Amino acid sequence: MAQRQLAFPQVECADCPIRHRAVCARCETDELEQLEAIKYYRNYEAGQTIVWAGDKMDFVASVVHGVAALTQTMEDGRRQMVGLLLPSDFLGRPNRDRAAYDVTATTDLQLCCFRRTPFQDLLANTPHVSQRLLEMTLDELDAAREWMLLLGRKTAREKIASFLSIIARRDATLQQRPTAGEVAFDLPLTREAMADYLGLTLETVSRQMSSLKKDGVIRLEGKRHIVIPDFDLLMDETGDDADGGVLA
Amino acid sequence: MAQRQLAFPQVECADCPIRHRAVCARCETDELEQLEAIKYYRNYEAGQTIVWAGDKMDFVASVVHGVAALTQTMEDGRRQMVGLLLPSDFLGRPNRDRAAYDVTATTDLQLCCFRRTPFQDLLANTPHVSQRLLEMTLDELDAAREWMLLLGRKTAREKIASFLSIIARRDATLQQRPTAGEVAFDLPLTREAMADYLGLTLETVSRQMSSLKKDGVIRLEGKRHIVIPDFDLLMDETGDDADGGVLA
DNA sequence: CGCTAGCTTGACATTCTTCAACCGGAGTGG
DNA sequence: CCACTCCGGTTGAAGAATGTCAAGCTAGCG
Repeated sequence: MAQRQLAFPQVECADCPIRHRAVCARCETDELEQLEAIKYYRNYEAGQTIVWAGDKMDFVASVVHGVAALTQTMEDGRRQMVGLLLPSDFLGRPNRDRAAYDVTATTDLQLCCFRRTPFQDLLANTPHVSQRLLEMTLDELDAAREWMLLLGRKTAREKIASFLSIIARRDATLQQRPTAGEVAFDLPLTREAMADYLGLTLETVSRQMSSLKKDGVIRLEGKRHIVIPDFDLLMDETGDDADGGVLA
Repeated sequence: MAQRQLAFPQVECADCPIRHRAVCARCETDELEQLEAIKYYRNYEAGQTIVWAGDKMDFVASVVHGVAALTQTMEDGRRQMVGLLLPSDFLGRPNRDRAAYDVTATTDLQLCCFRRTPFQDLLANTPHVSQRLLEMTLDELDAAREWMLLLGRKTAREKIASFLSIIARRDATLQQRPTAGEVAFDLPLTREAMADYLGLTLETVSRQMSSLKKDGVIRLEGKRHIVIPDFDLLMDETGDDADGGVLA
């Protein structure tokens, strides 16, 4: 396969699109300089594996552009996605040098990597980084618990609707647009990856997508571009209560 | 109902059974004194609700004795447990004063509570508390991801076996006994609560328990006391690979 | 022009849920 | 002391949701 050239630029922290949402969000100028000193960019193509579970990982990273997935695989091949990292999300665990999950790029991806050891030193010394990391980890835990409700109790149709609403929302905040009325976005996942996210088979995903299309809840323009004519209509299908199931 | 008297004693930190596993694990004597100053004990009976989702929560806490469950409920009554807190686990989220989930005591329970505001100050000032909290939160996230694999991809039988092995293991480490050969413990959950944990109905839980009993994987002495004649046999039923699916 | 990867659709099999009956022990009131 | 009831648990029969297996479609690419 010819190495396609990825177009993500390498920027100064000051011009970084995730400057105010990632681990570095709270950093003062001097802390930022320390981070800048140990950072480097890596790009991946859609479909590439970043690390396998059990592999040594000598860096941690922020997702700058694109989407990465954490996946667990059972011996017999059953797979469950357990993390979906969008821009500003953090990859890797401090004080653990081996990956616990397979990590793959589900779209073209740019990571802002920090060498592990200096990053850990930074964590120990600059409170703004570790405070922000704690906050982000707590947010991820909340998201994981929402996801557990989806996996354990929602129907296939509710799972799909919930997934679409999650992507729509995160995409909208990133683009600084509202999630109301008509909303449109590209799916960052194949049907198979969606199935791994939702604990379904890809056939069930496909059928439920067709069903939502038939009922006018979504429109499909190509296989990956989704148009939601009325976001409230989609929300009605998620099984969540009106406020989106977000912390009361 | 006559108020039964709970027998959990209130001890000094130095004599605390979870001294070296809870948020306070890394604290030096002076930090411990600060914690001691803002702590107080609360006891709950099995079945009691500690807070409802959305309620104001003016404390955070460590579980000292017993078991607490975090549960999410959908409008139509479907319920999914999203957290199971055993001794040394942490309850509550710093910088959020409302509970995100229903919290109930599934057994008689003792909490070591810290008043929210002083605890948050402590977090900001004593690195040993916030470092430990980050570590515990990362562990919980790992546990949640293991749980997601269970919810999304395991069969009912595998779910039950996995649950039993989790409880057996945590019980064993608490009692400082090995998990090998014959292992015995009490279930801290009703069949219904197990169903909420596993994303099943209570009938399916009951049937699979009977099936594991019939096949000699477990023995039941009463409804709640479980004897596992051969722990490896149980592990074979969990669907995890030999090393227990723990981080490779 | 034909191949392949990603996706859709159909027919059938399986797992789990639903609804219902029943069991047994603990607590309660007559 | 006994009957009653309630709660947690078990078991059965029937049905629904989802998975499995298989065929076929379409867009993009060599």
